[in-house]
Amino acid sequence: MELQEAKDRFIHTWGTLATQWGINRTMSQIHALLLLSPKSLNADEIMEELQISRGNVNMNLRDLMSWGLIYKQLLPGERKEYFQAEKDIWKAARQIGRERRRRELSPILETMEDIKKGVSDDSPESADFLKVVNDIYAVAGFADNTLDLVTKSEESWLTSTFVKLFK
Amino acid sequence: MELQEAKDRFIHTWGTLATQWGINRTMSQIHALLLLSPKSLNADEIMEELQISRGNVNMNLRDLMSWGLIYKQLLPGERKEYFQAEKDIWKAARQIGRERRRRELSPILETMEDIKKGVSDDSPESADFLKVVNDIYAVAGFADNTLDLVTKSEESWLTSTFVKLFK
DNA sequence: TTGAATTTTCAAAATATTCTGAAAGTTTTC
DNA sequence: GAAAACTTTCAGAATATTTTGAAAATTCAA
Repeated sequence: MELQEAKDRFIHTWGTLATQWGINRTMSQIHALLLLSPKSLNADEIMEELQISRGNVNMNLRDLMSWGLIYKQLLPGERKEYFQAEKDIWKAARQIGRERRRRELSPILETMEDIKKGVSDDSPESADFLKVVNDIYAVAGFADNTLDLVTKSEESWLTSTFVKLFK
Repeated sequence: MELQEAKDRFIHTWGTLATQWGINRTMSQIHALLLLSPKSLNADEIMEELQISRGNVNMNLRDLMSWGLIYKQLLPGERKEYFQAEKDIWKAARQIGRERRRRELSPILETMEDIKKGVSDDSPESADFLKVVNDIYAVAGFADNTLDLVTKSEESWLTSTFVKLFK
């Protein structure tokens, strides 16, 4: 297999995997492309490479920046904006963890707290309901703490201490 | 706030949150409904409660079963099938962890292994590419191991030992 | 068996998401 | 300050996903 062929396969597969877990295919493919690119790329190059429109590229680049997975780079003597992926995969993974925590876990915690406030715990039915809400709160809180911990750790610590500790 | 109102809010919110992280709204709502229901429900009751079609109910019930989050119950003297949610939220969460591991992490690990096999590591360009692939493999493997560990632990251990250990 | 009760399937409709491309907006250069 | 270079926006088009509901399949009691 040619290297280019393998890269294309990587980009394509990465996009397909992403859709499986609720992430936009194009966003993943742009991310994969930038991950594999030794130099940073501008919008035109990404359009050309992935055969997609300018609007699509622009939108997904901003999305990727909001996830903290790519950076904008202004090259001296160049008018165009260039983009570069965070190449440290462990760092990128921690970033994804932080964002998912913020986007997925925080809303659950907030909602459960809100709902708890609105229910008076005097009937047995209320108690049953509150038990479910409290349990979900506890599980989400556990996940939140764990993810917080992991995203604050260094790769070296994660791969050595953590894994060994639990072997 | 009436208890019923709070329950409805819970069901509705749970559905909305779910769409935010790539899960079908109706599936989440059925799950929430069953979580809150003291008795198991049949398809007609779910249709009525959530105002959705029979086909939709059937499809999502099967989906929920494939996630191991609900069980089919055959009541003596009843022709209809009844459904019950796993009420132990910690158990349900571990089940979700197991499934996500299988559905999201395993495919990454397999794909990365596959891609590695197809590239000969003799050029510097290949080496760069393989580094990315290997790093992703390592991160996914770490996530896979961690999730495996957590999903095999009991609630009591998770909430006491685990959290304290890392405080 | 038969047929009534129930579940499953699936093509078409409804809805939601993503993508395009041209127009509008912004920045930089001269 | 005009115009060229570039980026952003967004309405409509394309695509993908979800939902419906009626028909087909299955189950079960008699």
